[in-house]
Amino acid sequence: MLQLSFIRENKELTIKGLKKKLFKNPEQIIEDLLAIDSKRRETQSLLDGTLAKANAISKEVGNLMKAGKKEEAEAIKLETLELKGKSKDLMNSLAEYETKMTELLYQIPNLPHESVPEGRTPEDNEVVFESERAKKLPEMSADALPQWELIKKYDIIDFDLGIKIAGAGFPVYKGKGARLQRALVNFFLDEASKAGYTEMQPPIVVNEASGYGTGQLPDKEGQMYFIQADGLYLIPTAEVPITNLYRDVILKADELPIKNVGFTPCFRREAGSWGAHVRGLNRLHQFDKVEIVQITKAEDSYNTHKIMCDYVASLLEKLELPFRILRLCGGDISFGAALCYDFEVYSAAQKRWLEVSSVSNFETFQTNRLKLRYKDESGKMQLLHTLNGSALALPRILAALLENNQTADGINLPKAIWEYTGFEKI
RNA sequence: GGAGAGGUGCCUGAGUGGUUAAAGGAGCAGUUUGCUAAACUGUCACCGGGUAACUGGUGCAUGGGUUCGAAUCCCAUCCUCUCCGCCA
Repeated sequence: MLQLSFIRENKELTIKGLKKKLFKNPEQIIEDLLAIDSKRRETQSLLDGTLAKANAISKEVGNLMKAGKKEEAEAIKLETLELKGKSKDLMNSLAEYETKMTELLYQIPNLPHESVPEGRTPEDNEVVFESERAKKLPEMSADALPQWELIKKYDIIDFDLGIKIAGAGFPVYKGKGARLQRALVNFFLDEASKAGYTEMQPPIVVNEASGYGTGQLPDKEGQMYFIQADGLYLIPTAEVPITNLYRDVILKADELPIKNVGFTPCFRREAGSWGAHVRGLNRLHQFDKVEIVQITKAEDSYNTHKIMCDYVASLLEKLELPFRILRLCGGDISFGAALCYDFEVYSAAQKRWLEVSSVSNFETFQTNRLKLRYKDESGKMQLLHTLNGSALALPRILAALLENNQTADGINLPKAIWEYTGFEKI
């Protein structure tokens, strides 16, 4: 969430940013917030004074008791009665103000970076890069099959079996399909290691505090699977556990930047977002993803964002997939991100661009909730910046590989993963 | 799941109702020094007030309670460890 002190000092800037993010009526919420904030601070001062008095009396009582002056002690005990009542009232209203402020702060999204374009829908996103392969898109013959036909033809993924044992959106990968998926995961992890990321295998369930830490809660409550009996959420992305490893942590400057990579299955209820156009691998309730996460000093984060984007691009080049990079507009960018670049690969038979990665800079939005900080050179506590990106999400990569590389006698896999698959063709 | 022990700052760790988050260590900063080391000094976090020096408050797993006063006593919850049971 945004820092209260920032909002206090940059009211107009905040409102302007919220407008870009299409936040409804930002003036109102900021006014409310600041009004409560000033009441809160006033109350805090009153409470502090009252408690200071009470503390002084307690001390005095202690001294008198020690000195054996019981009557005098009893006499001043009475003075505390009024103070007690007063401080209790003040504490209650203080708690009330704090609850209200937190509620409001949780509703406010991150402010967009200045480079984020104005816009409302995905059409307003800005194409900032097209790969060489994207500039001359592959032409498929008229009988080219979309991924959902190819997986049947080669019997590598079975949706009906998944429906039988779990439900729609939980596919079963079979044979070469399973092997290809595992190969891609290993390929992505190895590449990340080479790029200096430390591999992490986190739990794939998290507690409520972690959900709040990275911003899935309370914003996206209904999108996560929830295990009632234990109060745990199935993770929608490895970002959640891996970033939360650093909740309530004060890092040392020489530990930065933190670079972690993790492979996990990801679970998304996708409540309300299923439509007729969503077929096969395009949208699933469970899918595999390799995620890279970085934690940097504030002044480094935008450079890091670029480096992470270049890294993701390098993966797509190695997989020989045509791709483009979009800078998401204010209306399309996610709640917590200040800047987000989406990577889309072209899936030639569907003739569609499929999102396979988002690389985002959250600035201090997550670290403020996480209380993830470091001490700078002058000894001051500073919030760090968090970034993450998919590198990569598996199903749509699979879809594009299948579609783009289909031939009359099989699907030719890119050279980069042969050593991982053990076969060159499906 | 059963029984027991425990949860204090970056770490170790004292503290069973009365100034204080003891004391030691690490790290960092400053002083001293030709350099390094050593020594000395400072240094927990959060919320307020103040231009600032400084200052008030809060925090001993979490939430309540008792008391003039709680790390300390009471209740509930969470977590960790040991043994037993179960188990990949």
